[in-house]
This record gives sequence, C-alpha cells and structure tokens, in this order.
Amino acid sequence: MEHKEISKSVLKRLPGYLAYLKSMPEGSSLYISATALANALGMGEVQVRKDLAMVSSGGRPKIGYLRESLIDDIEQFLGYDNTTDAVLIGAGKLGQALLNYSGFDAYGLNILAAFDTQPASGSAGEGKPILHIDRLEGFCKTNKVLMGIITVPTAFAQQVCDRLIACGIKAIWNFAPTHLDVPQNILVQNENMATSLAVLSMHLQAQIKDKK
Amino acid sequence: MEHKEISKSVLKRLPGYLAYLKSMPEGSSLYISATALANALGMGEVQVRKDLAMVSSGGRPKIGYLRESLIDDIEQFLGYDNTTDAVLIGAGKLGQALLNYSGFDAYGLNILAAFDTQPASGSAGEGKPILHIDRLEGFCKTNKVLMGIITVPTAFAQQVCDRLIACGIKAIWNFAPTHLDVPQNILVQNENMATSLAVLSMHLQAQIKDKK
DNA sequence: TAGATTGTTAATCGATTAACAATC
DNA sequence: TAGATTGTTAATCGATTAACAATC
Repeated sequence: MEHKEISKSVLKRLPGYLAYLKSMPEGSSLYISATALANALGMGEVQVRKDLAMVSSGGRPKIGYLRESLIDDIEQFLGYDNTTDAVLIGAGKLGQALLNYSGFDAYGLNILAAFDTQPASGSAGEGKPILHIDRLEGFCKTNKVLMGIITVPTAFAQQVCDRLIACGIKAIWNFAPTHLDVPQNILVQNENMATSLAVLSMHLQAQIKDKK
Repeated sequence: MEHKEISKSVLKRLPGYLAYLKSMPEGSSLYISATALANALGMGEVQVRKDLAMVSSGGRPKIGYLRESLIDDIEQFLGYDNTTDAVLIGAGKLGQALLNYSGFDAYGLNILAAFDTQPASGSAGEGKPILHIDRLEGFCKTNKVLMGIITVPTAFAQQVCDRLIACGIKAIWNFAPTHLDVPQNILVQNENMATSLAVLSMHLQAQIKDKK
C-alpha cells in the first residue's frame, strides 16, 4: 500500500502503540487485533484501526495484525531504524540528564555530544563529551548533524537556535519555555512543560470546584 | 464575562502567550494588541483574539489589551496564583533535575519532596528531600498532596501510579514512556518524549527525501 | 455457515479561519 | 471622520466516530 500523507494527530499516537506492542511478553499471541490494542490503551477501536492502516501492510480479518510486523512497520515509518545524530546545547541539570539517558537509542536518536560555555573535559567519565560551545560549528559540519536539542536558559535560546541553523541543522527540540523564530523549512518541536502543567492545573481546579 | 467551557487546544496555547507577555521589557507599551501577539508568535491573529476572549475581561478597540491585566488574567485562569503541591517518585537523573528546577514556581507548582527506594538523607544539600518510598502514604495524607510526578523506569510506573491514587492524588504527570491505567476522575498527563521525537524524526525524513 | 475482525465510505463533531459589524 | 482594532457570527476545514461491506 502506498503511504498517504500522514496527519500529525496520527503520528503522535504511533509511539504509544509501538511502546505497548513492544512491552508485550514473549509468550503472547503472535497476532493482535485493533480491538485488543484499543482496549489496552483506552482508545476507540476504529481510530486504532485507521491509524494502523496508515503504516501497516494490513491485518487479517478475524485474526488481527502480526505483532512483529506491526512493530517493524511502525518503527520503519517513524524512522527509528536509521539513527539520527544530534547535538545538545546547554549542559545544565536537564541537559545532562538527557545527554546520559540511554533510552533514546530505541527511538533512533543518538546524542553525539553536548556543548556549553563551561565544557567538562571528556574525562568526566559519564560517557558523552561536553565540549566548549565554540566548537559547535566545526563539530556539526564534520558530523553532518541535522538535529539540535536546546536546554539552555530562556534568555539564550534564540541565539543558540540561530547558531544551530547556521550550522545546517534542520530540526530543533526545544526545552526552553519560549517561542523560537525560525525559517520555514526548520522544524521546532517544543517540549513544553508549561503546557502540560496548564492541563494538570486546570484539572485540579475543576476537581476542587466540584467538591464544593 | 462568564467563562465558557475552555477547550484543551486553547488551554495549551495560553502558557505561550503568558511567557511572551512576561518576557516583554519593562519599557514596552502598556498595551498590546492581538495582532502584535500573533505576529510575535507566528500565529493567526483571529485565533489569538479568540483565545484571549476566553480568559480576558476584554480589550479596547484600536488599542489592544492592557498587558499587566492580561498577564494577571491568564495566570489566574491557569491557577498559577495559588500553589499546587506535588510529590515526585523516582529520584534518578531526570527526577532530580525536575526536583531541583527552580522554574516551576512561576507555574504555581511546588514539588515538596521526592521518593525513591534509595533515599538520600536530607543532608544532600540540594534543598528538597529524597525520602524512602515507604513514607509516601503518610506524607501525602498529612500534606494533602493532589499531584504526583512519575519519573521511575517504565516497569514500575503502573504500580507507582496505583499507589499514588491510593494516596488520594488526582493528577499525575507521567514521564515514563508508557500508558497508565487510571480511574475516570484521575488525569494523566504524559510528558511524551517519544511523541516529540516522532514528529522531529518525521520532519527529517521528509527533508532528506526532498533533497534527493 | 456464523462471527470476529478488517478496511472503507459517510456522518458528525470540533476547531480554525474568514467575514463582518461594533467601537473608540 | 477614517482606521485600527475588538468581538461575534458564519463558513471551512480536518479529525473523529459511526455505519457498512468485505474477508477469512
């Protein structure tokens, strides 16, 4: 089947399916139905089926989808099979946490190095190097890096962003709670804790009000 | 004006407006128009105006909104003015980064303490205590905590979640990349790095394909 | 065959955008 | 008055859900 243009809403649900499928124990059935997946994740079964239709080569009526194939299909679709190299700017607490988080492998993300105004020599032991920010341009160009992760304080986020773009970076994962101005062909994905907190906070307010 | 029921989409955009308004320098005009806000954030002006109408007491034609009031209105709407206490479970790298992040104050979030199977005695200096997980129940009840933050490995996320709910927690901020099963009245907000990565990864794939 | 499931086509719903009237 | 802006009402768009036909 030829892949149709995929919507962002569908795209965002795929990792959830993938995580669940991969979490299933070895002994599970070889097949899984959209109905079963939907129930497990608390979603509508039609939605799950439609989403899977976007990436899968098809399931079998009465049986479902071959679990292994479905995992492969989603991973391939999301590009988890070929690794993306990234640089991280800002080696504060959060930056270092991300830098040394081993779980990104599973998503095809490989953070090559961090950059900061205060480099920590490679001897730091933790594995990935923290280099001086002035080495950013050279590093990105020799390694053909396409993704940048911003974990600097808000005040520096835009200038770091500009610098990354000058280095040829095409996608930016922004942890600074601020809007970044970028050219059209560059994608900024904001990891917006403030947004999440707004949703949580709103729920609690409603809960408290209900109680009264 | 009576607040109408707000949609999640609007809610998620409010923190962006707020951050921008607060970032404006002291010397700026007292007023700001929806048009100006929209341009600064790269959004449609009608959307901004409609969003602001949900929370604001109104702007003045030809002039715009009083900046200070707008900030107050959004903060009040989001409940940032009255603090929410939270506990954090899982004092790994990410957990500690969040625990000691000072920026949450601005969002009305106050993490009281972290819990882990390996407590670090209060002497750790960094400020917030890391207590043994067995003290969770007592702590939550005496402090009437309503929000829990989960930063444990995936395998333990569901059991930690269940335990939090038993403690009377109503809102959960989940950093574990897994679906959590909860009763209807509990809100789970997933801070889903995998989702963000999927969006970024997709964009890069498209970029690469275009180049060919 | 009967029934569970897939995949598709149509209907509904909600959110965004466009058009317009009101205001200072 | 003229023009920028607000706020509202209508139109469009996209995503979700429902209904149904196809399949094993």
